Amino acid sequence: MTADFLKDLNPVQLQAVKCVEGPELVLAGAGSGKTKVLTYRVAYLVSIGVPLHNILCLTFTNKAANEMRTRINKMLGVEESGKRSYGSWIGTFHSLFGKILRVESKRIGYDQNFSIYDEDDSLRKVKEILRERNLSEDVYAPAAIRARISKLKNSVILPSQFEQSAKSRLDEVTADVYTTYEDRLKKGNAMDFDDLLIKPILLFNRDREALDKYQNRFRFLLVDEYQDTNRAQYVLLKLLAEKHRNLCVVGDDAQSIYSWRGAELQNILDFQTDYPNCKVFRLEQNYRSTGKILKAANSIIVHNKRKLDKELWTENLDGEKLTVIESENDRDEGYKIVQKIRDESIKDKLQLKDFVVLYRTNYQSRALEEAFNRGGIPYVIVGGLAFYKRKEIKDLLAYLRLVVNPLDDESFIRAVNFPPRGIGDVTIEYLRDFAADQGTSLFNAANRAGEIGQIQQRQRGQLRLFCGLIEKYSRLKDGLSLSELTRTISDELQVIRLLKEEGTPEARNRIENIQEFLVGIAEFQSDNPQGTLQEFLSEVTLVADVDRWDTQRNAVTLMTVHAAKGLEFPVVFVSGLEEGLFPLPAKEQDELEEERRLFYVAVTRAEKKVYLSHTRERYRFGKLSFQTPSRFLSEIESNLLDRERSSRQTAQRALWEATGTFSQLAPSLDHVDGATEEEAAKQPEHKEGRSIPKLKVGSIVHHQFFGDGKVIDMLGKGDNERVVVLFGANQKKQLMVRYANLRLVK
DNA sequence: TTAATTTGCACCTAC
DNA sequence: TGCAAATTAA
Repeated sequence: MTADFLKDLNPVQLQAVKCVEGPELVLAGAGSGKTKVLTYRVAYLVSIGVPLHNILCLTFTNKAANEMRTRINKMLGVEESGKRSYGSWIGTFHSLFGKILRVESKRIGYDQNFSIYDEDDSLRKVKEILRERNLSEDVYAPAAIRARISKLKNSVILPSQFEQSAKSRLDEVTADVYTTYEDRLKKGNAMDFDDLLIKPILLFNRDREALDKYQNRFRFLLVDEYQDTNRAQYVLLKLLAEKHRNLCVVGDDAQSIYSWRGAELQNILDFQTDYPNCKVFRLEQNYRSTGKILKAANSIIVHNKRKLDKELWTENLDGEKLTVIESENDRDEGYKIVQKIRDESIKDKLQLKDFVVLYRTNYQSRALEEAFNRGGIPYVIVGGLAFYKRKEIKDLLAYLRLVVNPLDDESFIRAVNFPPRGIGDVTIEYLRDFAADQGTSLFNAANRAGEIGQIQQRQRGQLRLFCGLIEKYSRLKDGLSLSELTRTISDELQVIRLLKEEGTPEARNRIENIQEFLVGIAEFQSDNPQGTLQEFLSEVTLVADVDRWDTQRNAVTLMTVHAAKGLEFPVVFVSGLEEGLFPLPAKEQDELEEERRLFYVAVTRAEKKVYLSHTRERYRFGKLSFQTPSRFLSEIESNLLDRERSSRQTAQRALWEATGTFSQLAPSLDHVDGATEEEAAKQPEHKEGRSIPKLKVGSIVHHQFFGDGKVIDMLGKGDNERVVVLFGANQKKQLMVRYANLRLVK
């Protein structure tokens, strides 16, 4: 193939792409074509004869990975036959090393079907251990201990090492809990997120042969967002790159915003000393933002001390000044943002998806959401409570996890009393004692409940039924497809019927979530015909909410600044720019500098226009508190700012208040919290929205997985519209029209 | 054992 | 304010 695609690179980008051998550091400012360099570099490597499977490309989110995979496939002219066929070499650290661990599990004493614990699961384990030791949760906050353990693991400090360096009583307790925690996870054939990074290190250190294999396989390493790597990721890269030394990292120290989960800014600051003969390229030309936005961003970041030298410039037009909006309170802030979006979308012919509203903390989304509902502007919230963390979904997942890995005690505890079977804390405690005594799992203990004297007859019966159920599903799992199995479980547990009986809005919401979950499984299956249950479970645990974000939908996006990293929008609103909120209270200089980088990230998302919003008063902890403008606002050169003062209540706003109260009574607005993308946009789709077929009872439709079927019933309306479709002889499915991607056949 | 009620705390982000 | 844990009643 020819490499004439290289002509759309600027000189520095071109050099960075064509530098093939040896370590390479690409310092890429915001909007300077970082992703472009990475994708073009992969394409270039392939064009000079490097086989794709010799390239490993690591990103921080699945979204970034998918985007790059698509772009690269396109450049290489690779057909996208089944999303994954050419994609095994690109992904997040966690997912790729998770896959390697599945293959190599035996070498580190794990079974191939290990469970992956999320933070909630780990936290439960930590609590369990503290309780066993009679340690007060008031003195030893479980969440703090869990965070410390996670930090230790991210820093590649093993329990034995930490034990020796323990200085305080808290250290001793942490060391003790850490040791037991590791032991429990191993016994339960489970790993937490951090294990997915630290276990490969242990494997490679211990097993030369394994390291050799992967060093040879991944002869070219590319890493995105290098400034956000932690110690474990750093060590992992060092090990893999040792032999061929072809490590190319791309990042921007000014955008390092994850120190709280162990990211070490030092990694990127030290790259040149770690790899002395490395080539360094600086991408300083910005293609995204207007001149004024860029000047403002630069004037913010100069206030930081700890950084590499770099100043972004652009050939783009100067553009408009940044507008500072002052509001009376958080409600007023929402109102003003909604008004601005209305005006601008008409005036500048912008679509709703061109706007994003950013905030520092998730709770701020509530007030904004209310404003969007009242204003009738479709919106999408990204983040918040991730889909797969919702109770009803985790409960169902617990069954699947237990079927795959019967040693998984956390999943046992979840599943055994869902729906309620009269198995409570007391019975669990008896099972725990027995299991500990026999050195076995809770599931095994439950199977032998007859041998445990303290357990009541009634509970024994229930446990027997439960174990029978799990065993039945284990037998069924090879005969049924993934979605059939899940549907069988959810049908037999009668979860939907039980929720229907509850009849509350929350219950209805849960039913919808469960239905969406079932559709999600069907989609996974059609994307991955060979995909196993265990692969589905890993994927589910490792997706972020941004990954599920549908960028095609024509709605305003609401998200945290963290979630917005790597994204761009024509118009950006940064809300809540007040002391104590953005920046959040910082104890140390480093923390304040990270808040400033976060603000820098927020501003540099914008292409054309930035609004910076702050309020005089805001509800915090349920009561009104006085707010002062963020120091960051005064750090921006004042000739770049326009200020819009808070004005007294206008007639227009009074009308808004009145209609707002009124429309709150309307049934379509009766949901309050926990809203995310699937329930958020209450308005009909605008012109650009995904085309949704007009269905009626009797229509023949095609589903990519289930095939052709006949619509026999329709429920709900708007975004909640669902259809019951009869596929084949008697396979009835209820699908959400918005997600099922049905094609109207007749 | 569970459901109902009160209390207590958080508003720090996410693979 | 809004949720989760703790406490009490049934």
